[in-house]
Amino acid sequence: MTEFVSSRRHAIADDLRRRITAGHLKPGERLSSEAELACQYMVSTPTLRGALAVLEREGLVQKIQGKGNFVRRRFRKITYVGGRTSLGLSTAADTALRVTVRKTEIRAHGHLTKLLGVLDGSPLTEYFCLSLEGETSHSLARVYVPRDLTSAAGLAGECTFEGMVTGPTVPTSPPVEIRETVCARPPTPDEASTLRTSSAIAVLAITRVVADSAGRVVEAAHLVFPGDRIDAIFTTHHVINERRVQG
Amino acid sequence: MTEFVSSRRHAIADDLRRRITAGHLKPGERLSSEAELACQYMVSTPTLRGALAVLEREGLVQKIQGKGNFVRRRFRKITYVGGRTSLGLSTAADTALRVTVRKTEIRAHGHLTKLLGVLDGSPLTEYFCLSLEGETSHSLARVYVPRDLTSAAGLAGECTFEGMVTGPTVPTSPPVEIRETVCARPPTPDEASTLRTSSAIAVLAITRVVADSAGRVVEAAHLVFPGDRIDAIFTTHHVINERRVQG
DNA sequence: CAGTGGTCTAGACCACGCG
DNA sequence: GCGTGGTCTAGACCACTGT
Repeated sequence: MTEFVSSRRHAIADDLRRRITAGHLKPGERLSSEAELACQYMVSTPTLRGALAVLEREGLVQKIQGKGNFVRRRFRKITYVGGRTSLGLSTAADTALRVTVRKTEIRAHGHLTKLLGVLDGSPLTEYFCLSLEGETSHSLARVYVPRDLTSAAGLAGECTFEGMVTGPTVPTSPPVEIRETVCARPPTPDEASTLRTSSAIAVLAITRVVADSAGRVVEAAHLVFPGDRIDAIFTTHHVINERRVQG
Repeated sequence: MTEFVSSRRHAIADDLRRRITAGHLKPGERLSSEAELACQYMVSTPTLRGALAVLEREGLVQKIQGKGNFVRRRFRKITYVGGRTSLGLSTAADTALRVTVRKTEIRAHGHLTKLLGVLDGSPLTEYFCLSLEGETSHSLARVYVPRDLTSAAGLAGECTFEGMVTGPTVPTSPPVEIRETVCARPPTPDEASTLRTSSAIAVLAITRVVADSAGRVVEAAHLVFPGDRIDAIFTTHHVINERRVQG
């Protein structure tokens, strides 16, 4: 199954990819200017830009306007661990992780009412969490908690991001069921700029709904990660006689 | 946060997107030719193609060479249910689902040895499952089972795709732990052509490792889905006193 | 200011699908 | 053969980044 590369841009992309993965071009290094590269490969600039677009989608190259094209530094380092009420993140090296948390009081509307199972307009607390690792993006989380549960759980004043990242969000009423829906899609323009990622790179979006023993939804969260940096891990344990095989 | 659309291609993409989602352009319908559209919007053809590329990444438009651009028919219909040894798929309407299963005897190499915890070169059975729904892609699965377990589980002769889709793969030794790693990435050229999807659309890739009570890996699987059609759902149940909070 | 990428133009030729 | 999209060219102008 040898690869016949018909188009020039793929041929160029393959060549540059080889140079990057082989280490001839090191992480963080700047590539020659597009005009230079186009000259080297004897193609027009649009063609060369097509090649770079391929590598950009793969997360190998990062374009910075006015500066140049760079070999992307970190690659595939974030791990999201499913089945937890915390943010569930663990980075290889937690150095230089800047996290911003913004707490807002809002009212349920649209999708949120269905997710949380509350009435339209009922009060919610929104935690908007953005974490950046150095220059590049890391994660974006929007967590919604019904207002009554917020105070009941004593969460109001202590939403430090350390708590969001490492600890459980609702410690008093233990969650029973966590349902996480995962999809891959292009980022919205907002998400692309907030995460400082290219709109060409897909994001991994996770919608997490946490219910307590009474079946009440105690938390709904929209989590967005740059697709080229995230791995989400879900572990399911089965007991010997399992009874839940609902189709 | 009103959206100011600076580039023409995004303005055109937004306009076409509105027409599609509003129903003025119906699913399956063919758009005007690129030359015509370029004329209507008073832009050059490359610019218009840029707009179509945006919609293609979003899965709204499908380009077919020599025929035209079409509004994509189905959208977001497949659901992958995690935590099962079956393929875990459930489609809204299971009509016209064509599945191809190819069984091959191979030997462990590369990543597979680590995933399965076997020695390099040890015999494996590979099940290559491709399912298509009508014209569009559905899913691609590569399932690897150690040879000795294959015969032990009595799987060899009965790998019908119905069994793969609906039933458990290894019924005799009940699996204890299923670990699923999810990531979003652009498809490989192979995957794009096999799934008949555009290489511009990201895929949702799931690597599933199933271990039995003895900790032996009884199955490893690479699952690939077109990102614009799949939702993966993972449900985690917690008992009242949980003890696993490892960082 | 010079250099860079971001966007766009107005063509060209080729490969595919269909009649 | 004809219309379609796929690819490519050789420029142009603008916006951003640094000095």
